[in-house]
Amino acid sequence: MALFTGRVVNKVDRKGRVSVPAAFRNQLAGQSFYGLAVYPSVDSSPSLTACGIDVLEGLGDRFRATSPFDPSYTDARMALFADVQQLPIDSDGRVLLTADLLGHAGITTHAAFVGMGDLFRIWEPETAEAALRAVRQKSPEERAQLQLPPAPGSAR
Amino acid sequence: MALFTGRVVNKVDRKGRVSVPAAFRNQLAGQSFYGLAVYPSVDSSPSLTACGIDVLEGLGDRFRATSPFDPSYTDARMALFADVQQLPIDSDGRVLLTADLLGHAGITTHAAFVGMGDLFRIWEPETAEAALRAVRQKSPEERAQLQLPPAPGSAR
DNA sequence: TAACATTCCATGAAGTACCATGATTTCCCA
DNA sequence: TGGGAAATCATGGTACTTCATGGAATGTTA
Repeated sequence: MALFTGRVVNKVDRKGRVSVPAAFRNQLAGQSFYGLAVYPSVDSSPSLTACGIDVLEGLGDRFRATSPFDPSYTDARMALFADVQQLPIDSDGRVLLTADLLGHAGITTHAAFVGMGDLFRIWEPETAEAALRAVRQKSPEERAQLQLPPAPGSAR
Repeated sequence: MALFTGRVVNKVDRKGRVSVPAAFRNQLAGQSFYGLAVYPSVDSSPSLTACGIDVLEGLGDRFRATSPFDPSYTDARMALFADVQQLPIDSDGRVLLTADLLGHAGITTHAAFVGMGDLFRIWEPETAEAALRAVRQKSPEERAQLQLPPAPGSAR
């Protein structure tokens, strides 16, 4: 199962192509679709969130259990999947980020890939650093809840 | 489950390679990824904290149960995974410490591996000794509160 | 056929695997 | 229990592969 960690900044060429970091590609190998599922995200600042297709497939399974005619789920279906793009990884390990994805995240010449476990994000590098600084500068009390747990089995 | 104990100082060659102590390697054998999960740490003084991939996988599983669209977990995801590097152990039992990891910990020619149970730390040797001295020199009252054993040589 | 998109190839840099050596340590057997 | 053989460990160097990146060539669409 994919586990994305670390941070890598790669160049975006003038066609919008970026190398997906090799470590990330390895995590995606062997899935039903060799590529990224990407959607625009906004928290403190805009970025792109990406994951392997397996994560989306897992979400799809939840809906499969419901009736396709049940109107109470149609909104959720749209909200979840309408903005997700599937970008294939080419033979050189690159993806082509569309103009609106680049625009949303404010990416121009460089893109920062930031691991987040089963997901990762793609940022404009400066924006990524700012967001990371903000997280790191949380109070010790807040951070304590985010720290690595001391040992498996001692879950709180 | 891994249990890292003891202290070992090994040499760092000019490419940044260090032998992981054999005793530590044995603790890591048989995991899904044969290598270290390393991240920069700061307490009294900077060092690197390392553990087996199983610790990260445990964390990843917790997040997998949550929705990738849920914004309430994005900070935690970043804080936990963005600074972690996965360093494979080569066929000779070495890892390659990146320049920024070495820089963060102030490691130049030698690295001290210090067992901490399910984790261990990698220090610049002098810094490690200083940190250990500081811990040992805590007063008996403080030590009792931390549930530490009595300081060596303090028996009467 | 022009504009665009996609695939293919080339290259320097960086990372990884491989091999060799001396020093310990462990093991085994007399 | 002592000593020698074998295995393991830490460490250095070299060769090879992969990675990131640019550009060229091919294919597609209007």
